[in-house]
Amino acid sequence: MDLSGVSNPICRLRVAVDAPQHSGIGAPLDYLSEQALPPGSLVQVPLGKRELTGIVWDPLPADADAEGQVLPDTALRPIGQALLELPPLTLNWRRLLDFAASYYQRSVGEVALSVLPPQLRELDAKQLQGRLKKLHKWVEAEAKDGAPSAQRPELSPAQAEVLAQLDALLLAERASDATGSAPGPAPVLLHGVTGSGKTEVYLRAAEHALNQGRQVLVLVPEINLTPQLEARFAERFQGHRIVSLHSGLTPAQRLRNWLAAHLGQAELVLGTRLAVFASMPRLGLIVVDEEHDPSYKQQDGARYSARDLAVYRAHLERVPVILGSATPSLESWQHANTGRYRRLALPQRIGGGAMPRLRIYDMNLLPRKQGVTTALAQPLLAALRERLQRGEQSLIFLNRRGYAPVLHCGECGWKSECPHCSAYRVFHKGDRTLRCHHCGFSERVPRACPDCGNQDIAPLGQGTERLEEQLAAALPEARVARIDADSTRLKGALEAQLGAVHAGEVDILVGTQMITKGHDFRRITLVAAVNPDAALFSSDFRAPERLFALLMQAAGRAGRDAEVAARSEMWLQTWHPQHALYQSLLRHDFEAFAKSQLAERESAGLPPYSHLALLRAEARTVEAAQGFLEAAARHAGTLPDAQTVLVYPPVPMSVARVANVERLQMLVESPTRGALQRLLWQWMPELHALKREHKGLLRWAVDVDPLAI
DNA sequence: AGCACGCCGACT
DNA sequence: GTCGGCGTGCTC
Repeated sequence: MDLSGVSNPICRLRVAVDAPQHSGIGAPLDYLSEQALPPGSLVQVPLGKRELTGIVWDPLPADADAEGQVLPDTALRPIGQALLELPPLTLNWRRLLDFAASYYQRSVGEVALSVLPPQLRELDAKQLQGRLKKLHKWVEAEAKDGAPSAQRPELSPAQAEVLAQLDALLLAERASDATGSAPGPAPVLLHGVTGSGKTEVYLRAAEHALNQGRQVLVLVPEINLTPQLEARFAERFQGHRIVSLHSGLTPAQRLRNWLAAHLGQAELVLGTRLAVFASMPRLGLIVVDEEHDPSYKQQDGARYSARDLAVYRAHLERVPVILGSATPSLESWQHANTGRYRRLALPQRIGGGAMPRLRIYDMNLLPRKQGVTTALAQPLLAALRERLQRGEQSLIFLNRRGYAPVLHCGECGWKSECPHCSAYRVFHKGDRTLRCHHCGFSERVPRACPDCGNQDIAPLGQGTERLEEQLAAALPEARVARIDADSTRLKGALEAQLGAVHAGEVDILVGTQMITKGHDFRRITLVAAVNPDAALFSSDFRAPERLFALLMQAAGRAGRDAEVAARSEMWLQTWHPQHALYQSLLRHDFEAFAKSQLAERESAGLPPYSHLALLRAEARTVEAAQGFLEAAARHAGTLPDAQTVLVYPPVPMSVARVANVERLQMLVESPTRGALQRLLWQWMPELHALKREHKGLLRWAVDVDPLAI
């Protein structure tokens, strides 16, 4: 369009709006405007009877063949108010969103609007002005002078080496940048065990970027982990403004922090996966801590991987990205093997502390009584007693909340199935309920078997509640605390419980994987995993990788102080002591584990040696969901990439029915990303059409790079 | 997703 | 005669 034409001051704007993709609106919509607003501006636009906030998107390139029909000007509606006070979102931000939307098969509008602070959408120009004024006041009140940073600890030789290599990488990059065609610095995979000082490397790298007047983005997997990391960064960079960005903030805080980043006033942004989309006009470094963590993958809506998008964003911005982990994802590990990523290692714990000694206890040695009634073997209890006598703390990890996963009638065989899901309801003794962890259905625990009236119904298996009870019985003098999703439901409960542990008011801490992440317990010298075996035989091909990471992370909780490291132990109770995974863990040998896993993946044609997507369908009946998927599969067979991309038959999901909805999925496997993307693109319009034909279908969704299949 | 329009059952 | 059930279809 020609904006210089004075004869017609009306121009066309493409605006991305939050119209869900199944509405058929995939691309930004055209509107009329009397003003040529720059792309990235926020505007109110009418859509049907509604007035929505949209983002002015980039005009289509002139050479784009008119895909879809171009509407005549007369069919277009004028835009509403524009939020001119807000600087436009940058080209690179829009490119990141274009990429994310197309890669994960969603509309740009949906993704772009969903990653803005929700409050920003509600505001009109006037209200926004108010917020900006408030922000400026806040900024002035907390004036940051950019003063020299606080005292820094001396680097270990390994840290110094890693930082030197980072520097070299940046220098090489700058040299090649002169040619103008530089791809940006290679992503760095920082492999270092818990306590090896990865955070100090992040801090130094951040300092480097800050000194150049750039902004730094740090991603963590969980909200719980932001406060302590924020404290660490705040302490180091006292002269710099640091904000967090995650879904736990109040709407007002989230808007304020987002604006601070967008206006360049916040120099450090720390957040969970949604923060990967933070608007940061002077971005100079991205850090992804615990890059292997599954929480980086969004599980609904646009199913993006914040880690992968962080790598893409760094590439767009030509800035370094550091992926840190003690147990890198096999995808990242493989990228490092092929040289796409640069691997840097911190092989030792700081201060010469060793990782805790691993003791594998063979559960087959348990005296055979009437089945296994306790989760705790005698030798483990003895080890706990020893810690108790020395005044040291222990941590017991069991990835199952509640008292027992199933309630069972020995008389007629009744089990506590959920009436709405294909799963058992979990027995929660605390509030005497049977609770379904999938749909939330909860009932008071029956006194007798609901089928045969037998009074003697028994819990089967172990949950954290039961473990807590058994510990209290076996070690009456111990102060036992439990941390899981149930004990931390109330706001502030987690902080309070962690505080009690740190204050030494707890001898034994029982919990789910919640306690294995991040928290730095100085006085723990014993970590035990009492029932990790289930993951060994899971049908999920990533289960071993996750288990290894989880156990390694749990082990890292023990003996972080060098003085106690020597007597720190990690106990593993298993029925399969010879399993290769445990044997690698015994030697703290991630590399051997990764190597064997990669070999298995390669022979099975699984990621990272292939690329996957899932087509999921939900319906009231299996037939409806299956009918849709089968029709979709038939159509996929007619697409040009059908020769290279494999579409497997539909199968029920591992929990096939949730809240009376049947869930099936179909695996799509491709040797290359390109072929997979092409097929998905060509498939999508037909999937929308099929949804209309298959009336019983409730929902369908595509999951690109799914974590579990 | 919203929010219409639209075409059939029990109510003041 | 009308209030309202949720099926179907559209939004630049």
